[in-house]
Amino acid sequence: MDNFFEKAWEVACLIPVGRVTSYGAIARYLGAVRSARMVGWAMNNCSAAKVQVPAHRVVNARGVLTGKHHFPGNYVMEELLASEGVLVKDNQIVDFEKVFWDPVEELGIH
DNA sequence: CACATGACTAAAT
DNA sequence: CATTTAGCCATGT
Repeated sequence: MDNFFEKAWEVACLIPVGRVTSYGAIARYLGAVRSARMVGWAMNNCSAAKVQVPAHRVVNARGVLTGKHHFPGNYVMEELLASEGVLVKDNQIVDFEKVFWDPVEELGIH
């Protein structure tokens, strides 16, 4: 249970401020190309993470904030992202391609 | 092993 | 744009 989730959280924590990535990208980096759903699930359990996980920087393949409603509350993804320099419009990240951060590219391919 | 879950993804309707 | 179908996969029962 911890292994996959921890890795997902780990990658999420590596996302630079002002950048975002997708569930699929993280899954791909972890070697589980088709496990985007697990990544999303890991984000769901990010409450169980030992450290804070910037799940708001993780969106779906199109840059859409699919999981915004699953956040603890208080501030929503859009505001968190906006405070980091990532603009969001209608659940859609603006200039997604420009702020997209691919762990495989940035951290290197295993 | 079978079955249910889920913050995914892609394609089709 | 909303909904459906279907593939995919780790985890828990």
